[in-house]
Amino acid sequence: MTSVPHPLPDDLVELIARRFRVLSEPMRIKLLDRLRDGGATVAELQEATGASQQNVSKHLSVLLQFGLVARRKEGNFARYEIADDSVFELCETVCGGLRRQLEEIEMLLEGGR
Amino acid sequence: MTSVPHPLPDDLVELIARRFRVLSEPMRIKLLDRLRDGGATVAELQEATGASQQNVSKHLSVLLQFGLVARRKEGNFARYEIADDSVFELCETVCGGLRRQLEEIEMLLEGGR
DNA sequence: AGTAGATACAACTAGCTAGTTGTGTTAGTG
DNA sequence: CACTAACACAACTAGCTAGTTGTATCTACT
Repeated sequence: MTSVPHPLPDDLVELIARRFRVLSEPMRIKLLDRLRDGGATVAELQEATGASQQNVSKHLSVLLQFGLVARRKEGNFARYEIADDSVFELCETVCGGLRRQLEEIEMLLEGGR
Repeated sequence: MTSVPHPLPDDLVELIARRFRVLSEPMRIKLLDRLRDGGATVAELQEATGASQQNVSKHLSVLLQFGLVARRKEGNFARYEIADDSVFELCETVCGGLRRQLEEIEMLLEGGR
């Protein structure tokens, strides 16, 4: 039971918002989703997302900066992997919320039938 | 155990990112944090956040659009309240991640001493 | 040393959006 | 019926950033 202060101090609000901002980009979600299968090089992530090398690299640097992924140099390659498993929990929770909304809409549709 | 498809289809990736985007704004986090104490009018939320009435109203409309809050008209007032409790779980998880990062840094600092 | 491949860095542009200003709209009140 | 209070809507602006283009760095290999 990790309790969070309330009301949230401004600094923490800022931190939380920043964290969410990092996850608010489809490309970064895709990268993290691919990394779920284990570490990958930039080229592999490029393949998985269909984005340009520069773009992949740029997004990875953001994820790295915020500690969501880790970088390991392997010879000429750079292997990226998930560094913070809580991102999956976050995605699960979001999906749960989406699912509930969907069910609500379905309920309304069926109720009107 | 609500499992999420993998790899995530593009549409779902987009939905998830949008959801995170909604939460990526400090003002909206503040509003939700205030609503944790129960429903509130626009004026009360304005008081709690220090923002302008128009700005509060605008952010509330975003939260409403994405189903995170609900609006109830009460005479001349509009009472907003949390409609999706999963936001708190999200914030808790984020805070947990932040806490872990902080501990890591502390470990490093102590290790160097 | 020279070359090729893998990755990172930097500058630029286009699109999005938070906040403001100004103005409706609706509901109570005398 | 004015008048006021509470809220929402619309237009505008400034700042941020995703993606691209161009280039640099770094490593392995011959």
